[in-house]
Amino acid sequence: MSPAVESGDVVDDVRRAIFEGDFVPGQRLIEVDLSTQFHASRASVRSALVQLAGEGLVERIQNRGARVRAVSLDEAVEISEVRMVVEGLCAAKAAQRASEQDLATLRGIATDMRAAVDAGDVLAYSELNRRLHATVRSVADQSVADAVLDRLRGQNVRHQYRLALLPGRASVSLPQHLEIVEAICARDAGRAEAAMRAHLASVIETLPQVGSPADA
Amino acid sequence: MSPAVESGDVVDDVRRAIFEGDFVPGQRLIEVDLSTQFHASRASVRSALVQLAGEGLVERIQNRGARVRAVSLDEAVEISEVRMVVEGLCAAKAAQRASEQDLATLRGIATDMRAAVDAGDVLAYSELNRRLHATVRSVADQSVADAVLDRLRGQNVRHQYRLALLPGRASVSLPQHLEIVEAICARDAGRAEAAMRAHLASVIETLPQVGSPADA
DNA sequence: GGCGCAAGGATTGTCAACAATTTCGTCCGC
DNA sequence: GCGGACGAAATTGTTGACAATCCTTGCGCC
Repeated sequence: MSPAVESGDVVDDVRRAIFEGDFVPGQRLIEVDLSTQFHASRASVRSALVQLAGEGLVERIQNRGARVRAVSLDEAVEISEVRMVVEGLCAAKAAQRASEQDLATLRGIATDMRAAVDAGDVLAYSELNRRLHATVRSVADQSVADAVLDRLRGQNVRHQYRLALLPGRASVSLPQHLEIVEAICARDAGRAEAAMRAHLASVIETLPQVGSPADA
Repeated sequence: MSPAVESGDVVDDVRRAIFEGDFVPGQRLIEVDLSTQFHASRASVRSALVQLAGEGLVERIQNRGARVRAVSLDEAVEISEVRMVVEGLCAAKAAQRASEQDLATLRGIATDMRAAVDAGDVLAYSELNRRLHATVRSVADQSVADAVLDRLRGQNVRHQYRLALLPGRASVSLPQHLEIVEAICARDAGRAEAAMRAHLASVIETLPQVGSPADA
């Protein structure tokens, strides 16, 4: 028999289950069910649900239990608007703080992005997109902004995911990504922030096209 | 004897105690002590601590308990930088969405601010400052940005508070506040965002002068 | 047939006791 | 006098049971 699992793992398990779609928005999360599913005590599950509610991933109502929170399209737009300004801040800081090594990494991602678009490899481009944003945040070295972005990304991971699959999306965002890299390499903070904001503004404009994740 | 207190109240009680300085940064928060102090069960306290850890107000270490989190000056600066861009977003949205009624409220606050500075009433000015920022956020009607700002404000409430007491601070920030109101009343989103950012940039510059709250 | 209503099941909230871990003081050997 | 091992106290983590609440189902009544 496996020993008792400490609560920290349960949070990760449930969070991953939500991310991977094992738990769909609106689905009830019943404490005893989760405790058997993840081999944890009910107290651990309970603590995990409180924590996930704080992250905005689940919704808890007094005496009625928890369910996976569904984010509406309107809310996804608001989330992306906040992301826009905060990632803009990160881009500006990155332009100020990047080492030569960092710039080389960014240029490498830019090159690979071009290649992925040429090859029509949507999946590779999507991964590079993730890496570019992650690298900018890492270079910016803003722990608070980073934490805020993590929280926000968790909430509309579903919307994000569907966006990358839109046909022709890559050819629109590629020049925006290249401009971000170029601005940072030029160490122009203002231009880097503007480029990042322009890119995410474009993402926001595209969001309604992908529709609400409910009607898949 | 008062009946058992539900956990929701404990969160508020502890949060308020931290805000009001009853619990100082670094202070250990022992579960049984809190449960007697707030007439709650240990489970409620425990749940409250998990929640507050999610809000970034307390720090919890495995098997070592919880303590009030101390935010360094560097972190306070980072928090304010994020606040700068997010409140900038709110100011821009407010400029787009404000009703005539909203504009009247803002102009009223501006008038009162001038009067408070003339009268040298620091406390009244501080309260008006709070009201101005709250009104802008309310008019912007951005629930996500609002939640982010609430979280951030909770973490450096101590730094904020000390700032208002700096002599001569009001005369510096008054024109900035007036410019924010003017820009919103002109329905100029770009100018409103720039004004809000300039104001908070000024706050950030001033932060080091107030020093770390530890050495009071 | 529709509607109020009570009983039952399902689920969450609370509590007290127990186990595990850390911390602190003490004592022994050097 | 000092460092390390031992042990007790303090504190957190976990468990199981019980109480409170909500939802469903079936019944009687209009």
